[in-house]
Amino acid sequence: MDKQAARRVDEMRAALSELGVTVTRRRAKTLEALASTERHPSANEIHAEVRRWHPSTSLATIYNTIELLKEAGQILELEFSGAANRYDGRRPRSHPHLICLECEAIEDMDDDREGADGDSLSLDRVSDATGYKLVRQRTDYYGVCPSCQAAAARRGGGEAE
Amino acid sequence: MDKQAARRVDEMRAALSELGVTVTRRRAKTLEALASTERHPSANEIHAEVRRWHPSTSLATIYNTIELLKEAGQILELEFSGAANRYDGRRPRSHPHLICLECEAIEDMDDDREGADGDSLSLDRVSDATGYKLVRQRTDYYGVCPSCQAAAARRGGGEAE
DNA sequence: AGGCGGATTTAGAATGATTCTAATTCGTTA
DNA sequence: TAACGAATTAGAATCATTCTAAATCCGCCT
Repeated sequence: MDKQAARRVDEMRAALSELGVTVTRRRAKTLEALASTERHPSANEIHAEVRRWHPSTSLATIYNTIELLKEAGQILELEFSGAANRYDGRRPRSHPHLICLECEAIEDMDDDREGADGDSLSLDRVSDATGYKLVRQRTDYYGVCPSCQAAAARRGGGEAE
Repeated sequence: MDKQAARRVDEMRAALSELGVTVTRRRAKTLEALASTERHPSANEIHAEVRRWHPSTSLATIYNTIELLKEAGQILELEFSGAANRYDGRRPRSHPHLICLECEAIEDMDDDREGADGDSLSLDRVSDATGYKLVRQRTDYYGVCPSCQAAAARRGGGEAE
């Protein structure tokens, strides 16, 4: 676990303690799993990771911890209806993602790649314009990632249309 | 059905015919249900509406028609994991929505309320910046709508905190 | 009018992620 | 060590969506 991940784990721990829940060993491992990947894991993937250390851990515990993290505002949940939800524990504030429709990879998009889109300034602006009391936003771009494009080109060669 | 809805139904019909599928009476009613509401209905709600005319219609037919509309690029699907998906048949191009966390209302946001966000220009820009071949985007703002805020104020009166 | 064939539709089963439940285990404190 | 509340577990329940196999419809041809 690199230094940044460790810092994130500490933040999450603190936020959970703030809520009055104890950070058990299982929960700690869940936080680590979330903090040390860029891959936006599903509940199942987190479960698999935690099981490496605590093999008897049940999936319900993972969902339970995710729920607590949501209450603490320490995790971003990306909902999908046909597939499992995916989680971002590294950057809990709303920010845009790039989603590959072929390999299902999810990548964070740098905020600076397109103005201040995705941050709370814009949230305030929209709140003012609409009268909604907004708490978060979701911005995702769907398409085919460069690596899947390359794979397709390799397979398809140079077909016409 | 107002004139705008009728125009939308025609567009959808044309797009489906283009795909080579026949627009049966059930499907036509499904298109109408989609075109004549701002409410972003779920599959179930569309089903209920279609049933008023063809009471034996099964839910599978609704899902089937939705699938065809997706292939034709004539419908926007808003996915949720804990609740039913919601559909926008009036404006099939990606555009931002306002989602109330209390009453679950979904409102279209005017494109002009905040720059060109949500339109294909931005999609092109992001494609260029990231190397993804993007086909659509999702931008949603989550919060409490004005009417639920008012209801809460009425209930809560003037409580401190 | 009768019949054929492919598309459409149906009812119900299957799927799969998530949530719920009731019982067990764990950690802490007295 | 006993006891309490929190955490955890396994498995059942839920619910939207998809799948399946059988029935039905519809246009077309004769």
